[in-house]
Parts: sequence; C-alpha cells; structure tokens
Amino acid sequence: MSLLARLNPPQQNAVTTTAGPILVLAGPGSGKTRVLTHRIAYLIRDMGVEPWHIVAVTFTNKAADVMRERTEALLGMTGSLSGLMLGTFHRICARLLRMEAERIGLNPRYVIFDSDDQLDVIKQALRDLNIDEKRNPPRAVHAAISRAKNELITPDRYPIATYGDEITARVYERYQRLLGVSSALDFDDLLVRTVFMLRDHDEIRDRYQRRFEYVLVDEFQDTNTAQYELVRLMAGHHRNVFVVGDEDQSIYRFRGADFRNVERFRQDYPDARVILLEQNYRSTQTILDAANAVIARNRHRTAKQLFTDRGTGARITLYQAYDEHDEGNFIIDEINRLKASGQAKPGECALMYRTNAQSRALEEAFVRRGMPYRLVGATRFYSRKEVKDVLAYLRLVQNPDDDVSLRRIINTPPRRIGNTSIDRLGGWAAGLGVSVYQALRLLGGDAPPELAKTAGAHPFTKATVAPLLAFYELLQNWIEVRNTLTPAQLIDRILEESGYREWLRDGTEEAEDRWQNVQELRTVAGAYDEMEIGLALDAFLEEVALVSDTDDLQAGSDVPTLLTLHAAKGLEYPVVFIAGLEEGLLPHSRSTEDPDGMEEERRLFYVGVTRAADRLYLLHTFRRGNWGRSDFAEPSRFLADLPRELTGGSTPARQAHRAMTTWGSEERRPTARPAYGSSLRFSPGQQVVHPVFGKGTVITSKLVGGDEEVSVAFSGKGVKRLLASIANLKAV
DNA sequence: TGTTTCGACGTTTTT
DNA sequence: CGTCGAAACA
Repeated sequence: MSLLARLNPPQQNAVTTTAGPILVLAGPGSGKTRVLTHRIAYLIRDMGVEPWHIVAVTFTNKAADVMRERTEALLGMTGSLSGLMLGTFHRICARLLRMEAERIGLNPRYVIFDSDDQLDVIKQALRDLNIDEKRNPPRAVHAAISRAKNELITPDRYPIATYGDEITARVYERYQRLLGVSSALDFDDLLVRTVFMLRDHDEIRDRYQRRFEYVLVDEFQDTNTAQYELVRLMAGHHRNVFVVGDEDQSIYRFRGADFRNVERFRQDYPDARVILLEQNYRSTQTILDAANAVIARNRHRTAKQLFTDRGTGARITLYQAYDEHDEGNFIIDEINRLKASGQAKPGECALMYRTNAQSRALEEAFVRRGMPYRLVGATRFYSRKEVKDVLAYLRLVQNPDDDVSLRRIINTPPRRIGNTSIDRLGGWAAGLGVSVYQALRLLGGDAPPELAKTAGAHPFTKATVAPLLAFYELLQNWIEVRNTLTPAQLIDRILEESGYREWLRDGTEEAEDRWQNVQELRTVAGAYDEMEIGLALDAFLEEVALVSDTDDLQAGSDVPTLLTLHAAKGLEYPVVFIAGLEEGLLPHSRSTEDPDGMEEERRLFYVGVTRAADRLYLLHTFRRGNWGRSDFAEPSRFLADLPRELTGGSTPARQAHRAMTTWGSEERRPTARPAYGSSLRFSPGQQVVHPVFGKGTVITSKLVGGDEEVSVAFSGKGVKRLLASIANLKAV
C-alpha cells in the first residue's frame, strides 16, 4: 500500500519532501494532522529513518496521543514508534531536563510548579521584599515575569524603564531564587532551561543535534520566542525542520506566542520550501464563506482562499436568547431536534464559549433538562483542594525541598503547627539560605555538618519544637520507603500515617465527595504500578503537572461537548454552537482597546467557526448575568461581518441591533428563530398587557413543565418572568 | 492555635 | 457569585 494514495498533491509534497526546512501553511480542515502522521510514517517506512532520530512537537498531549496512534496504524503495528520523541514542548523539555539534570546542575528530582504554586511563590517573594500586594497584584507581576521568560530574558537583563519594571525585576530575581531553593521549575522554566542548556553546553547540544535528524512542529503559529529558539537549536545540525501552521489560528498571544514566527522562519531559513494547503475537507461552503468573511477583516495576514467541494450546506443560524439560561435551553432544544430528525447525534455537537465562567449557566441548563454532557476544562480535577493536598504530600516525598508543598501540608491536618511557627521556620530557613526541609533537618540534628556549623540556635520554644519534629519524623519515614513502594501504595501510607484520611472523612456528605476524589487520584496513580519503582513517582507527578484541559477529552459516549474556544483548537464537530457573541465577551473587553488584541479575538472567532463541519449556530443574549448583576448585552461586532445570505436572509447584527434599541417598543421582531413547533400563546415581539405592570413586549416564551413561561419587558417596570396560566396576560 | 465571619475584590484565554 | 484575606472570636 502506498502511503500517498489518500493525499492530494500539495499534501503529498509535504510528506515526501524530507530534506531541508519546510513551512506548511495549512488552513483549517486542510488535513495537517494527516500530513504529519503520513510524514512520520514515510520517514520511518520509506526512508528507513529510526524513530529515535525524529522529534515531533504537538500542541496538546491529546494531539500527541492521536498522532502516535494514527502513525502506528499507518505503519501497521503498535510499538513501531518506540524511541520517537513526541509530545508538547513542555513535556519534551521536562524529559530532556530530567535526563541531563546532573550535567547542568539541576536536581533530577525537581518538581514542576503549577499556576497556583507559582502564584504562591510570587506572593512569598513579595512578602520577602516588603512589596505591597495591593499595589502590585501577584497575578500581574507573575504575568510580567512569564512574559520575560518567554522572551528568554533573565532577571539580571530585565529592562527597566519604569518603577513598575524595577519591582518586577526584583520580584523576578527573588522568585527564581525561591524556585531554586525548592528545586522547582515553573512551566516557563521548562522551556527556558532547556534552551539555555542547549545553548551553553556544547556536548549536550551536539548530542541532541545529531540525534534529531528530523524535527516536526505542529501549530507553529503559536510558538513563543523560547519555543522558536528551541526548534532552531534542536534542528541546528541536520536542518530538516518541518513546521506546520496557520497565522489565522494564532490564539495564544497572551502566552507569548507570536504568529510572526512564521515570517521569521522564512527569513531564518531562506531556502525553506513553502507548501500551501488550501483545500478544506471539513466544512460546507457556507461555513467557509462565513469564516473567510470574518478573517478577511484582519490586516496582519497573508490572504488565503479556502475552498471545499462539500457543497453549500445548511445556513447559519443566529439566535438572540433572552439571557444565558435561555441560551442554554435553545441549544438543548436544538440538539434534541437534530437528534429527533436524525440530522445529528448529540455526541456530534459542541458548544463553545469565550470564558470558562460562561459554562456555569450552560451546564445548569443541561442539568435541569436532564441532558448529559461532557465538560472540558474549567473546575479541573487537579485543582481540587483535597487532590492538591495529596499531591503536595507526594511531591514533598519526591523532593522534600519543595517549600510550597511543605507549607501547604505541614499543618494539614492540624498538627499544632500554627502560622507563627511556620513563619518563624520559614524565616529561619530563608536566613540560612536553605529550604524549610533543610531547616527541619537541622532542628532534628540530621543536618550536614557544614550547615550545622554556620547555623546559630534555633528560634523555637520547646512547645513548638515537638510538633515540628513529629512532622519531620513522619516525612522522613516516607522518604525512606519511597523507593520500595508504588505511587499508589505510597498514597495509601501517607493517607493513613498523616491522619489525612481520618481528618478528611468527617462524616459529612461533602467529605465523602472529597474522599472520592482522593480515591480517584489513587486510581490514576495505579497506572504506574508496573513501572520501575524508582521512576514511577517522578513520572506520575510529571504527568499530573502537565495534563492539559483537552487531554481528558475521551470520545465514546454520545453526549455534547462543552469547551472554550481555546480548547476547541484542532478539533472538529459536525454541529457547533458558539455562545455569547456579545461585545465585551467576544471580543472580550480586555482586548478591545488594543488592535492586536482585537485581531486575536477575531481569530478566536474564526477558529470557532471553522470547527464546524455541517451546521453552525451563533448565539447572543439580550441581557447577560455577570457575577450577580444582569446587564444588557450588545451583539458582537463580528456578527456584522457575516454576509446576510449565509444566515437566512437577515443581516444579523443590524437586526440584533434594532432589537436592542427598540426593545419594548412595537417594532421588535425576533431574530432568526427556528420553528419550535410550539403551541405557545405568546411569541417574542408580541405586545401584551398585564393588570399590574401595564403594557409590555414579550421577549421569550417557552414551555416549562407543561406551563408557558413568558418573559415580558414592561416599560418602566423592567423585565418580568410570568407563568401564562397564573398571570393575567392579554395580547394587545 | 483554630475557627468563623465579613468585606473587598475580581475574571480571558493555558502549559 | 465565589474566592481570598484580614479581623474578630473561642
């Protein structure tokens, strides 16, 4: 069988041109995953390249899994890719650093700090430096530091133009020091340290540059400076670097990604072959036309013309819901209707939104209507308190210098170690320039002689020393057995001996929920039972630190998927609903002042639109509840860019706008609302009169539990929800 | 030292 | 609305 049979000419080109730098500009749905998998298979099967000599970078771990699976299928056997380095930038870096740790003076037991841990460290640094948290929000300071890291700027080189920069530079310095004491790396460090490792260590660089004969990078438009540099270094010897990207789908600017890296690639590799993939195999022409119309308004892009031979397809549906609950209900009705008419299964539907906060109301609708769904991201399992606690114990056993984990659990469950003791202990350790664990060792008389010599007397009373030493003993016992137990066994032991289980299960229902989560974590850890015991804990913790939201997206059950537009990148669904197309939400208010930010919002919308294969629904609300309050919502400016013939003849934004401005007056007409097949007495736009509230306009009307619930906007009285059977509503 | 309550505050998107 | 931190209490 030829690998090339199912590829079009440009795709074949991208697969078989193996030598030298190659840039593939791939529009949405143009088969780039197919090109990547076929290329790897081609290299191995037809070119005889050892998998060991190939490195492939994907955007999510999920994408990596898919790629491995499909490539193995092409090669016709599992395990045929052993040695292939395949994963996200972060995971690949974590692995390289683990392997080379000793050579670059890094503790091989290093832990990876997640965002919460990172914020804790920032706060600690601010406290250490006596900097006011109110005036310098930890999140903002962290963002500035992260930006610097993505640009490969070290603390000593941090450019200072303002007083704020001065502060950032000092916190940055302190932050790195604290991470160092804890033998911890944050997400950015994984990239930065790897770049510096390859840059500064000739032997290591040579070794990897020779090894990596072929370098492949997916989603290249979302690389940042550090990642770009990493690619350059990895491919430095053989120069067989193959990158795939689409400037129009660059949506991670906030993370330092810069789609101009695509342009930079062309400059840095003037001999690069450029291959365009413009044929779309996913969407109907209607959807592509909408997508083209939306993205064409961006100025910083190279124009592409996407085409498909899939035919026109269904029109795009626009719906103005009354509020976010109505939005959810409409979507559910529509999913049910598609299912009943055999047009789409629930599992083929996806519901996308800009912010995670939006999922709450939508979920509520699903729960109320008894419709199952799958939620990607949001309140993630690994951010639960109890899960983080257990992980903190494990991390501490793996790397006792991890101060963040130690502080987290030193008094959880309560062990008579209060804040004053912890602060004093921390201060003492900081004064000695060591981790809290090292300070505890000193207290227990176990410290290395050179440390014991320089340290003076400890600052504790007898009453506080005892609980500290008790905790130290506990920890010490686990450290001694860590290489004889599987991660799951270690969890069991910790849960018992720390008293955490007993403390957590206090008999309440909520506590049992939490205990379930702990048990689930234990189950996840169970996957490492078979691994060599010395490596298992490490691997487990790394896995947990680098899981991404889309990774737990297991297909299978036939239920709709709820996810953010960011999480939707790279995925496709026959039916796509995009909710919350409103000013301030999409585009988001945080981006509207900045032209580059606005272009990115538009790309985000573009990504959402192009996920749809057959049907696209665009929704916005009349009023939206934002934390507590409910405000009037203005339709997104992006809606105005959709050609009217794609949306059932009406110009959506103008119509929506008219609806907005004349709401409550007699001119109000509903936006394109598909037939509900209802026997409702009232319909949107209708004028009614109520004995108490007076004259009003119907906004929505729907069946709720057999009764008709009508939302009416009364002039001067606001919007009321009424039950038709109870309220004495009359049509005018 | 631990627990509770109140007020201020904020939210984009993610590895 | 929810989390988080500080103050107020037991």
